[in-house]
Amino acid sequence: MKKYNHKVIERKWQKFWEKKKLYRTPDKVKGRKNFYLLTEFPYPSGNLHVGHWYAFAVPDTLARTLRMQGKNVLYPIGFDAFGLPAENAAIKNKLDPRKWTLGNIAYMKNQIASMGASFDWSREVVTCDPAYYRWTQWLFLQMHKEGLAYRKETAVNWCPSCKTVLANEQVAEGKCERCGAEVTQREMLQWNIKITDYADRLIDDLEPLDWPEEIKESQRNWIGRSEGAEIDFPLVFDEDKKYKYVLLHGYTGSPSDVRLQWLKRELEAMGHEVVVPELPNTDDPSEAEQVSAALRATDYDERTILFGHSLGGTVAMKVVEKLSKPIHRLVLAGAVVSPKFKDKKRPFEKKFKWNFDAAKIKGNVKDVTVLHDSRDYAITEEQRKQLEDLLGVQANICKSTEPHFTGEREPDILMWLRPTIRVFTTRADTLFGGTFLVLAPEHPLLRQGFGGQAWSSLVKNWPEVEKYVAQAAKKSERERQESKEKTGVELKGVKAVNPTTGKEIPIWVADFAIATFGTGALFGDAHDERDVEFATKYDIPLKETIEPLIIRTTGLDAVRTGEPFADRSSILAIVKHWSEEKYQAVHYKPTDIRGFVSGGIHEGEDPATAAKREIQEETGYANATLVRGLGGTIHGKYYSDNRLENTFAHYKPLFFKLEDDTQVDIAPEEKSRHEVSWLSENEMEQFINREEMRTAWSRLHGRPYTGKGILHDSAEFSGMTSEAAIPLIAEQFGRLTKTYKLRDWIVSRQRYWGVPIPMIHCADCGPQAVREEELPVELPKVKDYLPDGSGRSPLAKAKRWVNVKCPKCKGRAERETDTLDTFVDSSWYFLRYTDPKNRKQFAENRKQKNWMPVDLYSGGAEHTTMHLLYSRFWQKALYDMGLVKDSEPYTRRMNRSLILGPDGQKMSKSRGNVVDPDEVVKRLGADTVRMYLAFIGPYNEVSNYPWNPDGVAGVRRFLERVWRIGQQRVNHKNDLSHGAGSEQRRASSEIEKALHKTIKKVGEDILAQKFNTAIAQLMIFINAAEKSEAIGEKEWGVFLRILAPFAPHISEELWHEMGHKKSIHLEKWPEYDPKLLLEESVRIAVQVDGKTRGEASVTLDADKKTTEEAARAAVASRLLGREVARVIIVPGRLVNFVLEK
RNA sequence: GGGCAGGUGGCGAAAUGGCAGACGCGCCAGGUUUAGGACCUGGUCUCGCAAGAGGUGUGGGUUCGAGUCCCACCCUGCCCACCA
Repeated sequence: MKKYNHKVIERKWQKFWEKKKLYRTPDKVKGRKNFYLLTEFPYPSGNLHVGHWYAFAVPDTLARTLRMQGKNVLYPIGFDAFGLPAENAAIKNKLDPRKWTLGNIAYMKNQIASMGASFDWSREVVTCDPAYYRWTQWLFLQMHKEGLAYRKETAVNWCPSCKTVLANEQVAEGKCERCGAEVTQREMLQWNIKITDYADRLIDDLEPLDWPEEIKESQRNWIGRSEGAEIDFPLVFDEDKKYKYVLLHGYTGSPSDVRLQWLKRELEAMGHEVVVPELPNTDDPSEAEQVSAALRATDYDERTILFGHSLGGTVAMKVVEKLSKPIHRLVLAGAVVSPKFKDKKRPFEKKFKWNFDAAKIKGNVKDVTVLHDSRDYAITEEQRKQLEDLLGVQANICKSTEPHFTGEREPDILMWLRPTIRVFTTRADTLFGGTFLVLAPEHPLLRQGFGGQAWSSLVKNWPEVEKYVAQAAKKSERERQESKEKTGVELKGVKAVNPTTGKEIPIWVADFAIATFGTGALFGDAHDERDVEFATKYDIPLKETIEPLIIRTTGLDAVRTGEPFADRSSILAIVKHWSEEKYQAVHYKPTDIRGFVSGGIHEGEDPATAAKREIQEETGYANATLVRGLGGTIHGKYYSDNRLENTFAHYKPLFFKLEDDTQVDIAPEEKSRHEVSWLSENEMEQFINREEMRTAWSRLHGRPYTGKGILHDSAEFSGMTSEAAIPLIAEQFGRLTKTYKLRDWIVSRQRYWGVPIPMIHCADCGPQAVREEELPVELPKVKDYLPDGSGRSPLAKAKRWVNVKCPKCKGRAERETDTLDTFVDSSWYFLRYTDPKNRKQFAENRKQKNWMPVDLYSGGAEHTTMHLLYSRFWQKALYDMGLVKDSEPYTRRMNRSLILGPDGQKMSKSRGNVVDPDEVVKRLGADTVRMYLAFIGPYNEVSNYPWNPDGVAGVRRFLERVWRIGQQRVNHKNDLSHGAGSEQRRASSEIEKALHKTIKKVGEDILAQKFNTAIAQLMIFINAAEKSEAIGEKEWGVFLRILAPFAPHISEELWHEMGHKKSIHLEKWPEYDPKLLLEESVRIAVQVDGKTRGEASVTLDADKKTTEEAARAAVASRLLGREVARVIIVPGRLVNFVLEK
């Protein structure tokens, strides 16, 4: 008998498949539907580990099955070849990172080939290949064109000793991984991608996707949308400043415009003077007329703040040009500097001169503020830049109510006109209780000052504040998180006004406020733990405005919807032991309430009396004295099992102490319902199982209530629920907004080994895109890969490469030396697989359509947020540009589990528990390793499986048994040809049945990606086959075909030994005969009172009566002398006899 | 602290609300082999000689019947973390 020699077999068939080009995937095959199965492409780290096998070989089983089932399956692979490890290796070993990477790729390709995976290598994609990254650059330029790529000062990790930028993974505990120096934060101009513009769509479009809910949820969490409100708190200074505001309307506008009137009212309410001049011929304006009208309207002096909206902004600038003495401030919103509008032409184009005297304007005004909305339908980004360049300021990007600042209220304008602090809150319902403001140390207002006036002149303790801000800046983010102790400093000499109460409240700077979240400022109140902690430490007054409201929605006492509520005044009494540090725990058994004594207040009774009475009624203790009340009312809605109605209870929480252990007898029904015990504080925490009890307990310990509830002391909103009040308060005192944790995507990397960002910097023209016909901008060769200490990437060393002509003015310019984050490379690779060789486009639309969107994307859980989110964003941006046809790239996404070392720990070289797949493959074969990985547990669960060396051997054993059956068959056939009879071997009906059951289960399980149970079924079949006399020719062929996707080599070998000439992998998936799955008789379980007490055998078509008879016989002794109350019959499954109680 | 996932033999696990532990590993006993990290047969949740009884993190509930559904709690893992 031939031995199962996996080495020979596997090499032989891998060559055969290669020669026959078995896995070339055509774009279309007649009669076959396309299926795009994607697995994340690997980083070419050097060699393959078990994780790669798990990622590639297991889905390969699915790919093969789908092909046999008639699908045209694209299962591609490539390499995510740019990245830090290559650069590190290059620096360490003085190698060319390109050579290092390409060498690794070549080596790993051989290793992957040893899996026998059905990858179509003709579609291989390598991200460091100029033919690929040319299109990465091209796509980046499209983003830039759309205004989605922009430069911004962004903090990076900086090692002062290595003089280089560090990636997050190069920073270990705040220190440089290489030299151990303290890492600091340094601001650098970096390219960002505006992923935040897509935040809402990235959340909302998740909804219809067929993804596991937990993956969707973690994306939502990552984006972190908070729906809340922005509230403006006006500032008042000890030295009161009053200004004269001049507001200029725009084209077709007038002084009676609602927003101007609103601005006027708001400013006048603060005591300022406001002038709104009428600019003549509003529908057909001319410069001369309008400017002189504005100049005539009032005097301009150092206390004037001039505001211009749209064309009014143009007029304002011309006005400032003509002034003889400087004014205080100029504020422009959606101002016009050139008549090149986004949407259409305007008639005033020729009636204005579009040149401005920048020097005059700058000389005549201390401070200029430019407001811009990137959604503006008229004003382009180009116009904005022109204005910025002209006035030498950076525009403030706003989200106006209407894109061109034409809403009835434009709070952004107001905020910049008068001193206010804008605060973000998700709890507008607590606004009446806002008793202080907190600014993040990095809050822009602290840097800018207000109205050109430095804070130092407004804030009395400014040096102290500056010191605190400087200290906070020094602390790394990590350090700040470590010290939970809150710190802060008050801004003296300035107060904020709570817009609801008109009360002046203090302003603090504290680093528990995060600059990048919301507006970087918050109001503190009594219903937030952090706020309370801070206020307590610094003696800031607090005011509670929310009374807890707890609604029972589950359980026996859940509120019955649609039924009315009966109001009820009650008490909650926390009772302390007379001598020990223990509290009285009451378990109310009928509804399993664990907490304290509670009960209704009788007519005319005061709460304390009622509580004492209830304590005695429920627990018998007679000598309780009131220590203190525990604050205001706690409301609860629940269903009362006593009174059989919905109850709206208003509890008065009280704290009692027992004087002694005097007890009276209590009514027996009370005793049976209440179980009383004495528990310590810690035990109590665990004992309580109702929110209202927990709330009272928290009050006892001075902990704030942070949930929602019913408002009080909140003017007309008192009595409302939080949910009802939030939108109303937000609208009245601010506006509803959303904010996100997601920040824009910083794509600049100060690295050599990446895609060069195709931009050119010109001192005169600013950043310019490289012309598309000049792509790719190839990575230049450099002598070594160390950074030059300038903070720029090693690319800066390639002087001849860096120095180029400006594409616009042809003057001297320099190339961008940063490279792109590798997440950019991997954000579109799946599109390239559809058209990998295209030299004219990143992927032709027609080719994309063959495959996109991806039918199933399998990958690691570590990419759930970043890669998945970036590539979804990328796809959406391309979709908006009309470059792809789908707004979502992946129809389904699955996260696979993780393979651990044999010791159950994550595999790592330092632990010495790394399993070398090459070694195992050499010893046991690729088929064994593939199958073992598929068998180890469910593939798509977020769990970890330790690699079990004995387990692998077990799978090998299984394949040996398959092999043996195959060999016995060959031998037997030979015997037959020599012998007398040539009778066909026929399978017994038993084995035939087992086979058809196996076809069904294996097919279904593979599609559900339950590879482990599919293999279990194959094993069950082989167990049965070994015991059976014979397995027929046909049946053996069927078995090999359903084994083929798991173990492609051995099944190919055995298939050919049967005499077949074509590959088994081109065969059809066998069909099962449903008739063969039916059993003639079934064994059913027989239960008595729900407990299995026996079993019976009945024919499949047995009627209920026959079934019951058979079952009765099986448990006859147990039914003897008992009355059967009910019989439950589940045909084909069980019979349950329920006995009379 | 928050979010999510999960908790079933010695281990990986299986189980449309219907006979808990399929399949594999390990282990035990026997057989076979010159030998083997090979193979074959049987056994293997717990208590019990047995008949039988109990058993899916803990406690409660719904149900004729719960590993599965509901509630509270405990524990573990992953991700995020002073997010207003």
